[in-house]
Amino acid sequence: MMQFLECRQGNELNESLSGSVTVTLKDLAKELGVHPSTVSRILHSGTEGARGAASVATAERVRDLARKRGYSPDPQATGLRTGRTHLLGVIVPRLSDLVLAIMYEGIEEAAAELGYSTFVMNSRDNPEEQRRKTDTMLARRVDGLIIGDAHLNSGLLRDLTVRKVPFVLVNRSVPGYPSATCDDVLGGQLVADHLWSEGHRDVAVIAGERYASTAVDRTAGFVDRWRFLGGQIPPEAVVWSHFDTAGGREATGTILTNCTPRPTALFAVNDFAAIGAMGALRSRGLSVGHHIAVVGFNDTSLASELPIPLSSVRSPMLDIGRTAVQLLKRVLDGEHVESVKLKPVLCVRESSAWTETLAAVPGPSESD
Amino acid sequence: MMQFLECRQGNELNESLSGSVTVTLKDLAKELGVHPSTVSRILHSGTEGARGAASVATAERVRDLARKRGYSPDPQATGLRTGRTHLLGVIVPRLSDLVLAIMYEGIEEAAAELGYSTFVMNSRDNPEEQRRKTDTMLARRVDGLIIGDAHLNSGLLRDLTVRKVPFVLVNRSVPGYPSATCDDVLGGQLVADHLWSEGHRDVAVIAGERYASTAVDRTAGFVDRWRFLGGQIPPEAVVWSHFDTAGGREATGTILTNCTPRPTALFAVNDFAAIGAMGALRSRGLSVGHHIAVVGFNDTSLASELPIPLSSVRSPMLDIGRTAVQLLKRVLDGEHVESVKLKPVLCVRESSAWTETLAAVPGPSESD
DNA sequence: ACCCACAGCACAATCGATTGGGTTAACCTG
DNA sequence: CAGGTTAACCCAATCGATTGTGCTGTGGGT
Repeated sequence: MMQFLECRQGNELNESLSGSVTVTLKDLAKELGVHPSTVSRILHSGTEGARGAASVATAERVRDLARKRGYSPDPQATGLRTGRTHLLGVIVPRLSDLVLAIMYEGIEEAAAELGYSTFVMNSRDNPEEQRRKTDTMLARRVDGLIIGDAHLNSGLLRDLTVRKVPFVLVNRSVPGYPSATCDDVLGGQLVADHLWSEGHRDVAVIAGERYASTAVDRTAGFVDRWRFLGGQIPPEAVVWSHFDTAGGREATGTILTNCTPRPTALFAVNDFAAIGAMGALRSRGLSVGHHIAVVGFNDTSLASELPIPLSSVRSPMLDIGRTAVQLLKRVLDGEHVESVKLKPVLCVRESSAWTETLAAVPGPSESD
Repeated sequence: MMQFLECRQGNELNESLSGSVTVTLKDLAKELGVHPSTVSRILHSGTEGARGAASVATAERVRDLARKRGYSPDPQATGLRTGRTHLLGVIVPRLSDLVLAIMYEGIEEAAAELGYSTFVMNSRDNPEEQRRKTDTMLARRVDGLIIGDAHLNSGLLRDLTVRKVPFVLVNRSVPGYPSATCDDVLGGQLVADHLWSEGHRDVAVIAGERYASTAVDRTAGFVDRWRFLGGQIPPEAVVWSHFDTAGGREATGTILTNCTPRPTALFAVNDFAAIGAMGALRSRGLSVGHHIAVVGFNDTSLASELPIPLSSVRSPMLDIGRTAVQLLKRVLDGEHVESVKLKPVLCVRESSAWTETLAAVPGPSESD
């Protein structure tokens, strides 16, 4: 009877106060009449048994009370003692870039599954900010970094290596460092094969930023494959640009001015640049999918939803993010890891299909 | 001479080891022959003076060495002692939603300026996940929460209040809780005024999710204003939907089926739904901007870049994020705060301008 | 000359969890 | 039954920073 009453009291306390009062190891220990270290050991060893630390009965009592009181260990304290924070830092050019946002979703998911939490910061692809944000994350004592904005010629990665900071790259690769990326060279090849087989012979590339491996590799994959197929690409048909719509618009203008004969197909290494290109073409009276083909890259959710659906190379962005976390985990465990390149798939739509309209591939959802 | 040599040594050590060896307060204290507590007090009181804690000379020596050694306090230790982590939790439906991604950029910036770091998690608008993610953040001992996915009828907010968790809402509001949002009612009114003055009399609304204040308020603002202007909106002309392109497509189908006479204008409470609507209209042979006007909401970067540029209500997403942080800061300081509604602006483009084409308003940039 | 105030520090407890090393008593073994 | 083993715990140091309190010497006031 008394037991029952006590039990109810305990529950009510729990209901009304949980969260506002944080319960510590010591609290549990005191209530059970054991030492905090005992509680710690019990709560630590997996459920499998008290492994010499405590009797089964005690372990049971401890675990029950911990559950009832809603105990959750203080990460600050744990981190202080163990030296590991279970925090990962993620640096991206900008989260408002759909591509990185989705990779980050994958990162966050996979990290949570491993018991890690993640910080994200935007570097805007600015080297100074990259350093600053990196320092901020290290000041937070993250266990490791996932870098999504690596520049091909940056000294930052070397510095991090010297400082023995565990990190992996995601999205963009840099030779000599572990990364999880799309197989961008293959992606470029897929586009070359597609356009060649559609009968195009005069093409141009909106190549993106020179410092990004995504841009360089996709362009190289395309150009090399094109030449392998017997095609020609004059220097003026490869235009480096920004990744956004404005960049695509501008590059398209340059191409239309400099290339003769006018290309019958454009490959933009990024969907947004492709959208900008479509706008530029339209405003010059060229009908995309009729006068000129356009292919983008990443197959972001918009590609399939545009009035003229955009052909695009679909890259497994979510998996790339997840893979990056798994790589980093292994680095943290002291393993040596190799880079991973995930396979892309070409989605052909009206913007580059002369004859037939393929079923639109649906994109992800929004939620405002 | 000796001093010079020692100095050089110190610098070299600093250069080669900084980061890989973490320097603590005790290290600094030992090297200077003072007590750690003294170092702490000096490094704490703003540069203005050692306020009774140490002599100006000592303060100078301490600060110099701290800089030279690259000292940065361990947040785990500080957090443990002070009980405050300088961590903020941010919960959004999904970061791959451009709207939330940009708000989060504002949040991150403003938080960093105040010395806070932020976690983000995606709840996918799923109540169960909302609770889980909230608990995860609290287990991390965040100082406060910024909630971007609040549901109008959710009990979660009440629970958080009971548990005395400091939080503010962003993006969506719920009566009784402090929030930073766009003035969505006003946004809806702007659209009503615009379409009315363009001569439309038969309109329909793609209203979004019932649980989101953004959807409810924008719809209410539009409908109320429309009626105030003398217009009529039959029940079947307001269709609740998902926020994504598929939702917009589906809702458009419903509208075209059920509404007679066929509306000459559609207001979608979200750009993505508007894009879906445009697709649905096009596939039925209706020309947007000619046969039927479409207006979206948020003015995401795509609106201005679409082949038929989309009229949209521009909401100050970055500022909304920044405002949320400032609100939360004040809540953390124990102040009582009121909700803030930021003013939106209507951007009229071809999709709803019968006569003239306005200059396209450029959108933000991408960086892949 | 005496006392007080105050500048300038040092000491030690504390936050919550972890962990290497005891300690006790029961139990087993030869 | 002595000696050893082991199960089941307890103790105390430790991680790095913060903070209330205590101590010492010097200078000024009367």
